[in-house]
Amino acid sequence: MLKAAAARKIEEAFEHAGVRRTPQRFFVLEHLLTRPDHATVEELWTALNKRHARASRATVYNTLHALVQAGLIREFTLDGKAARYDANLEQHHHFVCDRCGAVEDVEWFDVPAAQGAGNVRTYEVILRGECSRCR
Amino acid sequence: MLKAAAARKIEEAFEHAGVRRTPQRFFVLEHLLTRPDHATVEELWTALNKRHARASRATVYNTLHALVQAGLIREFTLDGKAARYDANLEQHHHFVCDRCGAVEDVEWFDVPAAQGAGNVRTYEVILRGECSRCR
DNA sequence: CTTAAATTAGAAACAGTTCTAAGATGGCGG
DNA sequence: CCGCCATCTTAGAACTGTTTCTAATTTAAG
Repeated sequence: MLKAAAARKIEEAFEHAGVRRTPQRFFVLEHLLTRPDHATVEELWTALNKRHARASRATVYNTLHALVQAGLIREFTLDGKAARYDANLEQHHHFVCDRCGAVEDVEWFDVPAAQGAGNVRTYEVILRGECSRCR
Repeated sequence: MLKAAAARKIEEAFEHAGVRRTPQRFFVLEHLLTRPDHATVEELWTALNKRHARASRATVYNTLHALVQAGLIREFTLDGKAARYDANLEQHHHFVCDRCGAVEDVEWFDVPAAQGAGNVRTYEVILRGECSRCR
């Protein structure tokens, strides 16, 4: 996809969701859409400051909350303490690296055994091992 | 199982693991063994204080670390921030209640699709829905 | 232009966990 | 049964990392 086209998509997403478009918000959403690394606030803030020197943490939090409310991204927590954000809205599982803690998406597959167990609304498989980079 | 017999089991576990037996440690392990509620430190501390008025949080932490090291319990974190402790050492999955946050064990079942995906060492299914109590 | 809404820096709140120094105690050897 | 001493417990302060708040300033968009 051309870069300009991707940018257009992001703008449309903002417009459609009724969220005001600011450079900071654009950057955050773009980062989440182009990198599947499930960034934490800390990571996004650091990345943002490489371009936008002097961004406030509060802005990152505000932006993420706005994007979650608009349904453009999802928040989740895994093991640790810091919330992580995911722009992949498709159903999927997660792979967590034992060594570096990186989180990768794993394409969805059904787990028939999971459905049977009572009042299950959703489920997810957490896979653990060493990621390709750490090996 | 008779209560006395259960108590004997716990004492044997301490002895075998070379962990000194104290009333606080006994209580914590007993609590984890008899209730499958995956208590947090906060919960254990509250429960402990109902009997042992004036127990220190540090003791709960020390005890849990000692029990983990001895291999008598396992630590894990789910969503939130606080660590949870589990005396069920068998492999199993977890069911989390959307409403009250309770965590229940779910008997193990294999997920063949999970094994295939790369360098997976372990995996676990997290099921979500409403627990029987909340319905 | 106007104005409601967003951004900023930094302080403050918050939760979970660890640390400290003083006092208590389990379990062994005698 | 007794005393010793390494180990454990205690209370509360301190620490760590995450998130929210504040009040002043800037900015997007009609």
